Amino acid sequence: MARPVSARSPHTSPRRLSARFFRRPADELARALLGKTLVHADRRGVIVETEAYLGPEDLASHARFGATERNRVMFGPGGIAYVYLCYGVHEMFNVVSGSAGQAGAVLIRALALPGPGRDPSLARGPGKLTRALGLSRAHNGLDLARDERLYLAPGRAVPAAEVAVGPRVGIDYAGDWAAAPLRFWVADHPAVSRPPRSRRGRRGSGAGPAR
DNA sequence: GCGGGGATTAACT
DNA sequence: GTTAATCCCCGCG
Repeated sequence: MARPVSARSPHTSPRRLSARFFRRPADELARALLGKTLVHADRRGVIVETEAYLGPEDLASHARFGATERNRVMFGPGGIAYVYLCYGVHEMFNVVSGSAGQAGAVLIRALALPGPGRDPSLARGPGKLTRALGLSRAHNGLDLARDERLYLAPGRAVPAAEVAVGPRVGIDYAGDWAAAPLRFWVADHPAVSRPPRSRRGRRGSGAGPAR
């Protein structure tokens, strides 16, 4: 049965992001996902750091190989989960961007977990947040606009002044693409990933964590 | 088939 | 700063 409809317009507060939200290029989607809530069953966290991975032209993107068994969901419509294993150890969670035929995805790199006194390090880093939310390759290919357990919910809007931009992490092999400004994060947020021992490093004029 | 290496992390020296 | 852990993708022959 239908749940009770709120007294106000049911359209002012959608429970989840719908398919059309994801139909934009990866760099735009990476920016737009900041502040949104990633939900898996009873666990959730607010996205505070993302990276955009573009199509075959992006030498850091899995799409650079063309469509393969592993990355094929990147070539499909936006809003699909792309989850893969990295270094044989860590599951990496991505949101596919764009329309079918336009390869791209957004890597979720850090979440702010709810609850006062929650250790911010638990979801700081792409490998750690999948563990915190219980995500794995079993979720690869799920439709985030329709799945009952895994989806994205609207959160607070992040003002443009609070969004920092910089190069992506861990892709030094990618030539000129290594310097592309495709990493986005909430400036000064404690859950944003950074090297374990460089927390004393100077943050050049709020440009963000040194890396 | 084989071999190199990776969108990372934690635990070393 | 350096390195192990640990799996499997991808290119090549």
